[in-house]
Amino acid sequence: MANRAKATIFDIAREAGVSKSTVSLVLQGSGLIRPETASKVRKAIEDVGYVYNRGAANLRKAHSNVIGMVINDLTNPFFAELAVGMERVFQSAGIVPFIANTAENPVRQEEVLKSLMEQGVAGLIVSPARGTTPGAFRRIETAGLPVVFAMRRLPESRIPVIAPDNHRGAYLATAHLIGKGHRRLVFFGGSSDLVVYHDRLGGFREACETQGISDRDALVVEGETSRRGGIACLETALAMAEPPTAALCFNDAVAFGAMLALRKRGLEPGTDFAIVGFDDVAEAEHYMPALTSVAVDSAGLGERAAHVMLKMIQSRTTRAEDHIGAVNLVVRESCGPDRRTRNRTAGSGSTN
Amino acid sequence: MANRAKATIFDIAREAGVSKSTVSLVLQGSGLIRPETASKVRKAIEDVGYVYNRGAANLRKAHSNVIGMVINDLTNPFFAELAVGMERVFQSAGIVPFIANTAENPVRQEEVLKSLMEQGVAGLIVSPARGTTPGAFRRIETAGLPVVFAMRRLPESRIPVIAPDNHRGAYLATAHLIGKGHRRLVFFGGSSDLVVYHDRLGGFREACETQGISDRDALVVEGETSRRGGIACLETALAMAEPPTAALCFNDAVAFGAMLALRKRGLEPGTDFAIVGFDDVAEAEHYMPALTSVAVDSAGLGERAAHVMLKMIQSRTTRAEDHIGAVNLVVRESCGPDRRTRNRTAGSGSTN
DNA sequence: GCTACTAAATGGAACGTTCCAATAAATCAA
DNA sequence: TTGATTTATTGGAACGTTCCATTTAGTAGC
Repeated sequence: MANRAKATIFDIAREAGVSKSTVSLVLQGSGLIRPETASKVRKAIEDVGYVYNRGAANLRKAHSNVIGMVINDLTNPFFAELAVGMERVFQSAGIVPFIANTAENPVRQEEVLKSLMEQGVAGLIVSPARGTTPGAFRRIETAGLPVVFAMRRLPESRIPVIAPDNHRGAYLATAHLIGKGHRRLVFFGGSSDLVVYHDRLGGFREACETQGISDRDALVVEGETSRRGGIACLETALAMAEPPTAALCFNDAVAFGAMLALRKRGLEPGTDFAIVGFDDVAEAEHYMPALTSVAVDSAGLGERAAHVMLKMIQSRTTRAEDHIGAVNLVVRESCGPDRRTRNRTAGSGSTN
Repeated sequence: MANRAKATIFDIAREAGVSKSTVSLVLQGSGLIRPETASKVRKAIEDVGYVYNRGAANLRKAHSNVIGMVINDLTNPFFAELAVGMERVFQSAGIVPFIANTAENPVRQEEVLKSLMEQGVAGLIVSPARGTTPGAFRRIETAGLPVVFAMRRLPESRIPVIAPDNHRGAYLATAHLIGKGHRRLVFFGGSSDLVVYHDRLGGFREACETQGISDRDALVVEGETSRRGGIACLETALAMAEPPTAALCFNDAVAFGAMLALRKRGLEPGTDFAIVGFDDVAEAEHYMPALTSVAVDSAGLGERAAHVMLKMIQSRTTRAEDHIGAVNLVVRESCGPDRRTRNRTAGSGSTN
């Protein structure tokens, strides 16, 4: 019946009339203990209101069964999904992952990583904050702790990465727009401090290049990766002397913003201006019009990252293969009908 | 230069030519150490690649500086906001909170709580999973660990609660609908295993009662608290012999679903059927039509919960006052114009 | 030169567990 | 019976820190 001071295995031992070692073995589920003894001990555990002290145990065991997940933005459902995917895997492996949010702040990230290490985690899955400095993980690497990057990678790092095929996704989406007859395209949102940005922009550019869109017709408008950023991007684009007719957006939030801004100007997304998003968050399907977007299966990537981590821990290595997840373009309504059948002169040689 | 085996304060001591006790004092920022000695030690700490072992320290200190946040559904931005609000406060208090997700699963919750306790957290902020059994927190209570419930409470529990004024929010929203001229109303979504459901439904009923809507005209359709649930609720309601003309939804997700279903039937949310949501998630503002909703400031409630927890830890008590957060109705477009001026006979005595 | 005091640094015990080597009890082979 | 083997249990040392009681060195007062 729960004393003031917390109970230890010694209290259990006294209660059950055995030694502390026996209690320890029971706690670890060892088969060496006689079943009757074990159940006697288990009863005592209940009676004294014992809670296991993992910190003390780790002092000897060196193997800690807790894994840290460091997420750059938990309020973005895209990353929340990632976390949930990982959790699913860890749960069935009997591990409780602790999630920490960095709010896209490298300083905060530093604190969080430090704290997680001090806590003695067995491994770390990280979606690094924007602007993470190259050296941020050096200390962790030299400590020999397994780390996996999810969704994002760092420019020069040797840490394994689990991420979607951003290049290919952007390529597919852009090709789709070009196939619809668009001849002047724009890439909306993001900024170059993010590796993902370069990947997606690269796919956009390659598609333009291989499908005969000149560099001058492959525009780029940087901006915040949020609804607000999308609104701003669209304003900028439409203010151009020769505005584009279609946009590939850095992510769905930007796409929603762009569609909102279109509506505000009396333009209909899809028919007047084509929009493709990236990530395919749950909301995309339910929007009006439903958003065409590149699906990346973030929960699936989370599961994959968790599996890789488990494997690394098990084989006590700090290296693993990168894994680039498949993407696919989910075509909905936000790119409207085929432009070529609708307006034969559109997009080429307009003098306006 | 980081050895294979992890460095301890003894290694630092040897490196710096002092005793382990001196190192310990430096780590704790004690003023007893001569500044030159301290900096010598700090250099050694860098050199050996030391990482503090909080588990070992807690063995003596008993004061752990980590706080657990247990969230029922991280993919719901409403709860993610709550977590982020708490984090903001803890961060400035030099505490790193660990977030764990229960995915609305009481069994998972049990595991998560156990693990957090074993880790030796200083306190717990919990948004309990649906269907949490009354005894789920008994063990934690008897351990004397401070716990705060956020957003949700348990039927008979003595644990302090930080939650929005659900009753009042529902009352305000319902009164708004009645003020618009609606005479046959419905409450959409949720189910009675949730205390919040009773609170919100209670507000709905009280408003109907005090504003002259008979019980027979205050309908209830239970359902999932998701978009899908909202769609189902609307179908059910419109299939009634005498369908309602306005709905208060359990949360915004249900409201979005209901609006979707209206559109699918060729009805316009706002003009043909009024919808009010609850929670006022970010999306509500951007929907078409923009959703009228009860704003509850979940980030603010998170901050409040964190403050209460900090206070409890500081004063080493396990009791605190409940805190009911103010709510306010954000009127947007989903309830349309005033019905009375538009259609004088609506809602009363229609024989259809 | 002595005591009294302050400031700085230190050694040892303790925290709650695990793991190894050792013991005790039970069974078996001869 | 004796010794060997197996099964069940146990004591002690170790893990990396903190904290208390001491020690050591330095300064001041007389």
